[in-house]
Amino acid sequence: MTDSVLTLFNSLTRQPEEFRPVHAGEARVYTCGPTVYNYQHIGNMRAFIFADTLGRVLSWKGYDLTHIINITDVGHLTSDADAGDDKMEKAASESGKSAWDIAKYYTDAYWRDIKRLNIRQPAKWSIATEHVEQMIDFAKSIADKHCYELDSGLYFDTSTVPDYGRLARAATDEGESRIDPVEGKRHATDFAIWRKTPEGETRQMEWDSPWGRGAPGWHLECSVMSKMYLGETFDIHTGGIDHREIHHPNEIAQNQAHSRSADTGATIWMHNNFLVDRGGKMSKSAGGFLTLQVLVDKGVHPLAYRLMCLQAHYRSELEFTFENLLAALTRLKRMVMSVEDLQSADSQHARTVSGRLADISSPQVLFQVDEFSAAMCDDLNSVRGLTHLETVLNAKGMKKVDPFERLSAIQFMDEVLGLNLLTLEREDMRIRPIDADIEEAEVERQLDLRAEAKSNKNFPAADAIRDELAAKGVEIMDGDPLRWEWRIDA
RNA sequence: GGCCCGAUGGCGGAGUGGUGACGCAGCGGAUUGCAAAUCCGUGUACGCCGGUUCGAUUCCGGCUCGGGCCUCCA
Repeated sequence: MTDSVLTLFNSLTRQPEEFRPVHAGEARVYTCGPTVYNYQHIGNMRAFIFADTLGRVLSWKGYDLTHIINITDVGHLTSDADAGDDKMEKAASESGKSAWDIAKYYTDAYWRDIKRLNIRQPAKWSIATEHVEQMIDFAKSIADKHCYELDSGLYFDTSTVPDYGRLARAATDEGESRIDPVEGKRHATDFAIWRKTPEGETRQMEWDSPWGRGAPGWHLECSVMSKMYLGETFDIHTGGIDHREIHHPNEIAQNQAHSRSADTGATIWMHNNFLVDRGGKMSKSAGGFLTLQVLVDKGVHPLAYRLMCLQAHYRSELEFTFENLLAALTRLKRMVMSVEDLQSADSQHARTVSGRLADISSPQVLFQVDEFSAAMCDDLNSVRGLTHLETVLNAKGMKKVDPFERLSAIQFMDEVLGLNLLTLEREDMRIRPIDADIEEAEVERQLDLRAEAKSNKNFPAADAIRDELAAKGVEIMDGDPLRWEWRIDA
């Protein structure tokens, strides 16, 4: 098959660019991770599904992947430009728990969601509070030439690096700001490297530094940890599109100061677009957001959400509605059923599906795999990729092809999509609302009674049972291997 | 106020200078005691006004509407 060239959209140039690793055969990727003062919402999770897809494509293309995702457990502020409460401290004081406990609790919740979405583990989860010493060292190395001290902390002078804001394309020192600037800042775009704990206060998370007791500025951690684990210049830095405007330009400025060059730190900067609903983007700080757990409680399998994300390009906004989530669930269910059909058709051969292309000889299957590869290599176009997967799964012309070959191709493609198509079962796709008002065992018992009535041709009795179950939200499906399903009220 | 992005059928969402993917829903058929589920088949769309072009949904300009960033945010 043709080996498609991997092309990725670089936010720096706003152009698709061929991926050329800094170190031959390797791919080093840094992803801006979660802030753990609250649950991650499903919009946050979209970013990690995107980063995971990127990582999977890189591995799949044969690169030795080193993926780092950070956990921000310090340094995020609740308000004001560069002063005010830290979100961790605020969450702690509101809950009565320690800031450290809060961070652990929400980190664990995040990791649970990561697992449920079949997001692969990175090489390392780098935790901000475990790297404060290195952050101070980094700050020291750039303080003389690029920073100045104010009462509230150490600030980075953005005029000291070349081309500040190139990534954002919108760096403005002028313009009307909606907030009051920090007193004494030289430029509106200057940002805190180190935030001093205000006189007379004590924080749970604070450290000594040459600039007084306090905490690192948020931007510092990513520069420090990415360099520490991936090197001065690495391949790809990912994050949400909001980071393109502030966080990443600041990170780049720090990197340039540190490396004393115009090098931004990463060759390619990639940004996923937002998950939105009718009102606009989901926002953690604005409150009222959906978590993966809410979807699971409704009864929807988490991988349906993954598929929903894969059905849109990562650079497009994606509209969230339950209708669309359910559409993805139905699509996933049908894919799983098709795979099960293929598996039972192939069972007589008892061969282990390898996912290796060497096991595929059918030109039409190879053609679809080729097209799939081309789509994924075209800036991770999973939307088109899915159509080729589905062709192998369902197309009429595929009927004559050896099921083993089709399954091998499906596994090959699923390595990248991460939908677990070969291991999921029809039963996993059953809707399981947490608030169902009838026990599953009771449903099964009623179904047995109904089956008996049906065999006696007592259709009125059978229909009565069906109506009773329907009233409790249970839909009977005689022709489905599952026999019945919960209905969902979205 | 400054900067940026988007507008595709009922919903979501790819893509393209010239036969308008795909998924879900809908509709028709098969199946079923009847349904549902499943399988097969299938109709419908490129915001508005100009321009460039043999030809624009695709390129350019204007307009309208929607969204994002400028403060933490995936």
